[in-house]
Amino acid sequence: MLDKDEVKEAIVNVARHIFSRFGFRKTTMDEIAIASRKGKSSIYYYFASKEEIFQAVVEKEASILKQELINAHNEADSAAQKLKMHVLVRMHTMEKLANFYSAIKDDYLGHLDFIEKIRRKYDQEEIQMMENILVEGVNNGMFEIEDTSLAAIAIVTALKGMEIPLFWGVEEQDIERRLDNLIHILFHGVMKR
Amino acid sequence: MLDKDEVKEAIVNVARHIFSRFGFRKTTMDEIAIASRKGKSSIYYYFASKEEIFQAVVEKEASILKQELINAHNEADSAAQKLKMHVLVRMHTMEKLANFYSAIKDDYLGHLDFIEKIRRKYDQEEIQMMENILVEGVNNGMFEIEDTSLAAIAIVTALKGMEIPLFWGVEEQDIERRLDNLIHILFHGVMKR
DNA sequence: CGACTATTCGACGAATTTAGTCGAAATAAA
DNA sequence: TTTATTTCGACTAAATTCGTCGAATAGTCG
Repeated sequence: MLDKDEVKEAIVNVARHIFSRFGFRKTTMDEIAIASRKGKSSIYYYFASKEEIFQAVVEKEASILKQELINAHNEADSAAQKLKMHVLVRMHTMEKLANFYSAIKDDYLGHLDFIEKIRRKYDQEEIQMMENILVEGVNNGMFEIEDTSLAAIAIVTALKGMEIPLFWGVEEQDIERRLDNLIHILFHGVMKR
Repeated sequence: MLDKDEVKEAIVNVARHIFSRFGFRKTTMDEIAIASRKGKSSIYYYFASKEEIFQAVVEKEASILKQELINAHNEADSAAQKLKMHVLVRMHTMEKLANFYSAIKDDYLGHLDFIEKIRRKYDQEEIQMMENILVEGVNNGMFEIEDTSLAAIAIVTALKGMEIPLFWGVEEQDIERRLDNLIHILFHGVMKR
């Protein structure tokens, strides 16, 4: 007999993807059930309500993000390392953070302005982080950037592409190779020097 | 009195964003109405049904994409120009193509594998286009890339970030400046040479 | 002004969707 | 066999949603 917690975790993982895509409101129990290859009633055998599943998802997100951030922060020292680490951490965590965005974004499209402000604030924070890294690199003489502010915006914007599932359904090993290549281009560009 | 077609176009533009985000099924008329800052009945004054709005959206997408592609193709000659053009065109059109993806993706999460294959094929096509550009540039001695195949994947992946609304709600002029900066980094990287 | 048209919208209903329930079937354990 | 665990089809009550209708508002023209 399979461990009950393992089944629960599997359901949470499936639900995570759907919630992150459609938010809480637009995600239906039927969808979660079908994607989990179970009957809807079976889902209710493990979770009392939709809210309970969502809560489990959020909790899991939080713990994953926290751990990833701690690890990344420790392993970086130089600006180049930090930049690389930032890219890697973003890759592996931002996809999951999308849940929060769309979950909040859901309730009503009416306060779209209010929500946009929140999102913009988070974007702004990341751009600031990125600029700090770039400035540090420039001060070290490691980077050469005219306008660190614009460059930070450009890089963060590009990194957002990682949230989109071009990487999904690919071997873990391949992901690393692709990431290395991406970082190489970010560092050196494609023009002959 | 405002031109009826202009109001229709405004509604279509609003609907475009919502459809692209949630697909046909999960997009409600109330959402379109609220986002259009109109009563729901007013929407029905201009369109007979949800399907009719969606059809208008799809038609508009198609015409926009077609025109943008024609223009871009004509204006490019060197590989660098083509690369730049590819970025620009992608920026301004791919966001809109998202509609088709999610519209198809909607009907049932069941055939997710089938849909993923379609999407992967489109991604594959773009990666191929990108690699052709890169190879041309390498042959010219304009680019210096070890593995054009991996580089193509990396660049296309990064470009997908443009689909995400970091640019939304920004002045047109700012968009151009940000794009230029992004392209500059793509060409030259950030490392001191 | 007054008649007329164009436009907006609140309120409503019918049909659909959806969260959650229940009892029974299947599967495993004892 | 008996008992406990797990799955699920069928169902319902509540919520959502598409589309309608009639009235209100605003602009046009004689």
